[in-house]
Order: sequence, then structure tokens, then C-alpha cells
Amino acid sequence: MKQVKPTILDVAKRAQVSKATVSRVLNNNPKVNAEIRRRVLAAIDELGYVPNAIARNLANSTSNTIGLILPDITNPYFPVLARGIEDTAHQLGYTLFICNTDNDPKVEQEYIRKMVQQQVGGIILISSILGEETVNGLKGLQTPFVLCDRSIPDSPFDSVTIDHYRAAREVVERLIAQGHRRICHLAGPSQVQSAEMRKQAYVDAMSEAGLSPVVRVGSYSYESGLRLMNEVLDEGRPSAVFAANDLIAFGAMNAIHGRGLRVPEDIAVFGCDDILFAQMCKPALSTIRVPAYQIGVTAVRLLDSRMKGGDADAQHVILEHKLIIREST
Amino acid sequence: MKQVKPTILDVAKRAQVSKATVSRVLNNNPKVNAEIRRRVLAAIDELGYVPNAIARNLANSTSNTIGLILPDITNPYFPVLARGIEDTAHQLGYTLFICNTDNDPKVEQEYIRKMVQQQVGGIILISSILGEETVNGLKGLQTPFVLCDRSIPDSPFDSVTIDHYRAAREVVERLIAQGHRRICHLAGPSQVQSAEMRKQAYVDAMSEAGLSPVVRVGSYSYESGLRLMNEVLDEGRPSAVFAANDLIAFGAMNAIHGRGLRVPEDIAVFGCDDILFAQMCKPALSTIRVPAYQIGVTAVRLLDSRMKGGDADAQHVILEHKLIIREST
DNA sequence: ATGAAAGCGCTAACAG
DNA sequence: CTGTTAGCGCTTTCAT
Repeated sequence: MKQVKPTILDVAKRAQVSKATVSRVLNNNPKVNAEIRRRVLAAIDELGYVPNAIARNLANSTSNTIGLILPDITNPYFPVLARGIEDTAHQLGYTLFICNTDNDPKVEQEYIRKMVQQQVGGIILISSILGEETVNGLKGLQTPFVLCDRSIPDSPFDSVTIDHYRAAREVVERLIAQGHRRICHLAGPSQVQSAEMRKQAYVDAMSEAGLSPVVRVGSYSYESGLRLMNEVLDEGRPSAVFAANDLIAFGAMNAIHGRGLRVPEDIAVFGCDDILFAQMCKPALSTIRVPAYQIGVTAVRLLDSRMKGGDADAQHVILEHKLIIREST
Repeated sequence: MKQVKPTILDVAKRAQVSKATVSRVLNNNPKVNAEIRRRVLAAIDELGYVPNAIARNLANSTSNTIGLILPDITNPYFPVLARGIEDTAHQLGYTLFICNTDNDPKVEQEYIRKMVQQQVGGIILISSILGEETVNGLKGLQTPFVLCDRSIPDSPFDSVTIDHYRAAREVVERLIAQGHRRICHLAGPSQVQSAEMRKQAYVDAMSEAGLSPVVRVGSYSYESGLRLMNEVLDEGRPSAVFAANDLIAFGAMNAIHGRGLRVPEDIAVFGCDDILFAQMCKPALSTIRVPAYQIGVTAVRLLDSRMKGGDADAQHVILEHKLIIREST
């Protein structure tokens, strides 16, 4: 015989007052008699009453939830970002929904819809591969969006990223300045904006230096790095490799080691993201530090002001990255 | 001039029918005239109407959400687990809330409350450090819980874990069988059940073999492993170390390398969890494979049947672990 | 097969 | 200061 959760009415009866009064003490409305308030509080306690947040939201048509849609929480770059989002969201009173898309546009669309149905107050969309038109079409949903790691210039949505292009260029230029000539690039998925920008930066920097670019496209994974690097090594031996993210870089390093070659003596390796393991592995990985946590914090703040009614033009925040030089170069 | 989201009433008007009818087509009620259905669908489409899931839940007092409360998504063990949960939850039609407690009991309690307020249909609680009484007190909330990585024998809640004790024992016994005599243990937080069981297993196995246990307690982190291992090395040189998780193991390996010692020649290192990097690092880490993804899947399934009204006794599922031997031992 | 009306739990005027 | 009442958006009898 499963008993049901007590409602505000149960509390009201027990405290011999009206629902309105209970609602008032719940919302800390100052104009309630101390004695009454005490009675209500007692009743709440005795009944183990917990207010129903969704009924509340329904009643005053607000929402205290935020949706986070990201590619894959299993990719070590995202947990830190997600943590920045979660911490800030809770701090501002929101509860966070989360879902993984595996960079599948179909799934993304489905989850966006699901979040909207859940009446989230706003959505943080990471590394979407949805086309610009599609994303801009989201405007019709009447739900604020914030894009992370991606920006769409004339879009109605706020965004937070680093300057992927410049960061990547700095890496390649540094490698070139250090004397490297045969530098190859192991790129991420071409539908992902950050991957595409890194690749473009690499190509541009190489071309401008009169060097010929060698790029292999794969996914943002360890396996991809392993496979791509082996392919590269089958055809020659670069003196340096710039991987589109740290996972790829680890794969590359292991492929290199697998051939009996050393990092950085034989081949230098540069990654991107600065995930936890970049500093733990041997040799420690040189990489681009992306302020993932801060991106998360910023995204929520943007969303929050948008939800509070900010009707200003879309903001495109660009956070600072930093080259971290360790043992692999 | 911000327009508001269309409601079921807007759709009804536009399709010249009643709310009830719209509701019916929304719920695929078969007895609606094909022509009418088409009109309604058209109206929905034209208005870009998205049904309000929480109003719906309120109306039939159900919930399509699940809450996940875990220590820290930033710890590489959890994303895989979370992914198992997320995938399964969505598959079963639930949307997932998530929050991090950093193993702080206060925060845990607060988040549990928050989830209950959000009317989640159930909660998956990971590695809680709440006392047994406290956890059992949760029963009063009328919300089903599933515990992961922890079980409370006579608790009213379901649980999914591996046999932490036995797994750890197997490791220690193996090390002993290999001839190691001076084996130390770098433990996790003593309030965390899994950490405590691993420690106990280590102590028992050592004692039974007539060896004296040496344990250092810290947190489940890389830094902790680094620090603890250095302390150990300051006082002598074990021939093997059993770390309570892989992160600690990495810290230990780096501390060992820092002293110019080699793994496994000078000191063997054994971890636990088998996170992604265990196989990527040099030397690759020997560890206990914990079926994290599967734990997540199972947890959601248990919760689902509990939410569907299962009134059976609490189930305590124990999944299989496996020793993975790589280069570090 | 469709509509009218009540109600889910809560808040917010509006009275008193 | 407190109670009454009318919704919020949707589902679900109960009629028709």
C-alpha cells in the first residue's frame, strides 16, 4: 500500500490554514504571523513535505532547469566543461539536464526537442555539427541557446569559445620557428567546427611558410590518432605532428613508440585541450590549454542573463588559450 | 515583443477542435477521425507546437526524469558509468538530471532534496558516503533509489556493484604469489565504501600471508597518489604497490619515476577501474576492470522496474570484474 | 468520435 | 495578515 507524497493541501489542513498561507511561508513571504509560520513549518516537517518544483514552475510559467547537450561525456575534454556548467548552474539555482549526441545530427535534433519539451529555460549546445540554417532555425523554439566551442557570426545565439584558429596557428608557427619542416596534422571530424578551424590554421601556416601541408582526417579519439599516425609513418617520417586534440596526440605518441621511435627526439608531438592526462603521461604532452571550466561557467552566465530577459544582441565571448610546453616537443 | 510558446489550446483553436481531441492525437489515441487528425497535425506543425512535458507529468502524476548524483564527473571513472546511465535512460524514455557532490554529505543531501523537488521518478546515487541510517531515511521520500558502487545489506534500496573486496584480494594475492613481499596500499577516502573494502581486502590478504600491511590513506586522485607514494618512498622501498584506483596508480608511477626508479622492474604497480588511460600510458597499467558502463545500464534498469511499480525486495546486483595484466606488473 | 469540465500542485491577484 | 479563487498546460472521465 504505497502512500502518496503529501501536497501543499495536506500541509495546509494539518496546520489549519489555507494553501495560500503555506505557499507564503514556502516563499518566505515576510507578512505571515510568526506563530502561524511556526505551525506551518511544523506541519511540513511532520509530513516530510517537499514542494513540487514542476507544479510551481507551471504555476508561474518559469523554469529552473537548463539542458546541456554535448557530444560525449566520455571524451576527457568534456567532463571539466560540464563541471563548470554544473557548478555554476546549481549556484544560480538551476538543475541540469544532460545528454550525449555522439555528434549525430539526428540525435542532436531529437535531444533539443526533448529538452524543449521538458521546458528547460535554456540550452547549452556544445560542438554542434548542425548546419547554420538549422541552428538558426532553433530560434523558433523560443528557448535561449548558448553555443560552446563554436560560433555562428550572425546567429541570434550567444557563444563562448577560444580562438581555435589562432591557437592552432601559434602552435604550427612555433613548430616551424623551432626548425621543423615536415610537420603533419592529424585532424578531427571535418563537420566539427573546431576541428575544421584547426586544420585550416595549420594549412595556412604551412603554406605561408612555403611548406607543404600533410593532413589526415579522423575522429577526436585515441584510436584515430593511433591509426592516422601509423598511416603517416608508413609513408615517411615527419619531424613533428600537430594533433587536433590530446587524445589523438596520445594515439600518435603510441604509434610512434610502437615503431621504436622516440618523442620528442625523433618526432615532436603537440596536442590540444590540455586534458588531465597531458601532464601525467610520459613524455608529458605539449598542448594548447583550453579553459574548459571557464567556458562552462561563462556559458551558464550568458544563458542566465538571457533567461532573465536579456534582449540584447547575441554575445560572442572568446576566452584566452595558452600554449603549454612540456616534454613532447 | 517576445511571443509565447503555443499551447494545446492554440492548436485546438487553429484546428477547430477541442483540447481533448488534440490531446488524443498527441497520445496516438486510435479513435480519432483521420481527417481531424490530419487537421490537428497540420496545426501543430504550422504553430511549431511542442507539448509541455511537465504539464503532462503534472496532469497524470508521473515523471519521465531520473536524477544522477555522483561524486565528480571529472574523475575518469564516472563518465563511462554516466554514459551507460544516460544511454539507457534515454532509451527507456527518461531524461536525465545530473549533479556532482564531491563526496560532501551536505551537498549530497541538498541535491537529493533538489532532485525530489524536481519530481524525478527515481535517483541513482553513486558512491555515497552517507551513513546507513541516513540512506535508509531516504525511504520516507517516496522516491526509488538505486545505489552504485555501494550496497547496504538490509537496505530497502536496490544496488549494483562489483565485489570490491574480492577483486582487491585477487590483486594482492596475485602480487604475493608472484613473490612480492613488501607490498603497500595507497587507499582512497575512508568514508567511501569501495575504498574501505579494498583496503580491508588488502590488509586481510597481507595478514593471512604473514606479511605486514603498509597503507596510506588519501583521496581518489592523481595528486594523492603522487604525494602518498613519495611518502612511502621516503621510508623505504616496496616491491609493489596496489593503488585503490587508476588515478592514484598514475600518481604513484610518476612518483616512482621521479626517483629514477623503474616500473615494473623496481616497483610493480597495480591500479583499479581500468579507465581509458590505463592502456594508453607507459608502461601500460595493470588494473582491475570494472564494468562501469554495464553498472550504469543495470542501475537504470533496476530503477525503471522499481518506478513501474516493482514492490519486490531490494535487489543487490554484483557484476563481474576482471584482472587486466599489462606492463606495470 | 468528440467536447465539456474537473483536477494535478502550486502561485498570484483580490478580497476581507 | 489570511483566505478565496482563478488559472498554468495537459489528461481524463463523463456525456453526447
